Amino acid sequence: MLLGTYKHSIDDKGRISIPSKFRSDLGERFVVCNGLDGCVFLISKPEWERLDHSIRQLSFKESRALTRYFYSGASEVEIDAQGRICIPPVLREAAGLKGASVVIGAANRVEIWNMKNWQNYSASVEQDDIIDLLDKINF
Amino acid sequence: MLLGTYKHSIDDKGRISIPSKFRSDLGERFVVCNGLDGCVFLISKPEWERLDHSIRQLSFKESRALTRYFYSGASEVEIDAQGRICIPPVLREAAGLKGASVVIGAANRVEIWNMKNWQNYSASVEQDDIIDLLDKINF
DNA sequence: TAACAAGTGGGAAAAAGTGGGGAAAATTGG
DNA sequence: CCAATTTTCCCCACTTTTTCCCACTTGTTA
Repeated sequence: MLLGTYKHSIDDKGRISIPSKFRSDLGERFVVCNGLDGCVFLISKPEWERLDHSIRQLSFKESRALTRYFYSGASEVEIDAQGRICIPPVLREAAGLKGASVVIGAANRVEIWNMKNWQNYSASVEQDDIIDLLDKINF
Repeated sequence: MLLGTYKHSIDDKGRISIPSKFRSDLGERFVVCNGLDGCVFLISKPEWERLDHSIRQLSFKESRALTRYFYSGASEVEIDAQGRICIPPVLREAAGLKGASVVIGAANRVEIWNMKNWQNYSASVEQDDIIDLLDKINF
């Protein structure tokens, strides 16, 4: 399971280290694509195939937007000898990735955030909403 | 059942001893994650899986915030030969864990508090609220 | 008071993360 | 189609963090 928060940095060449704890789950090669709320997703091959399969269940009408959103930004990447990947320029721009970044595990995917964006997002999530959700699942 | 309060300290490397009484309940490996009210949770594997399962029942819309909150703040840890675990830097920062700390058993989880925070929290809980709740459960 | 268990501190080796140079590949412009 | 520029990739070197030991202290038990 993908867990944890790691503060890493993206260098001028667009490279970022993948936390070593994530490497076994993600595999040697995996997919990087547009995420939600201004982040980038890293998805393992099996998980990507699952997503792909689900999208194909939709009608052409429904799937068009989703297809364009996910596939256009997606790219298969490989971890280099130093444990880093290179995020394609388009995705970097889309998520404002530059310098200080945060890499988080989110169960079935990894998310990369610009540090500032992550802080804003985290701060915007109300503790009360979290408690309500925990209530709902009967923690 | 997890019971009791223990005053332990977190050293400069972020390590803290797990009270020996908790070790059998928590197991060799367990999960440390963001808690509520400014503490850190320690949750046994079975208990974590229960939580994970519940979260997965939620819709994508609902689960997003909770997923990010719990999974991003979580980490699977292992007790070392000295009976200690290492709390990931992000969690330490989030809960202000440094130096004097309190480890408490709370039924299905263990909580680690910064000593000062725990004292403040304890002091802020109204006796009347406790009584109302006991009333409700017909103690 | 010896023996044991629990908790704490610190050194050293290993692993993880970061930065940068230079070769190879791709892109661009004439 | 070729040359110049840019980008990507591969490798090396350095720094920081983590992990694994070992040793000491404290408190409890026999």
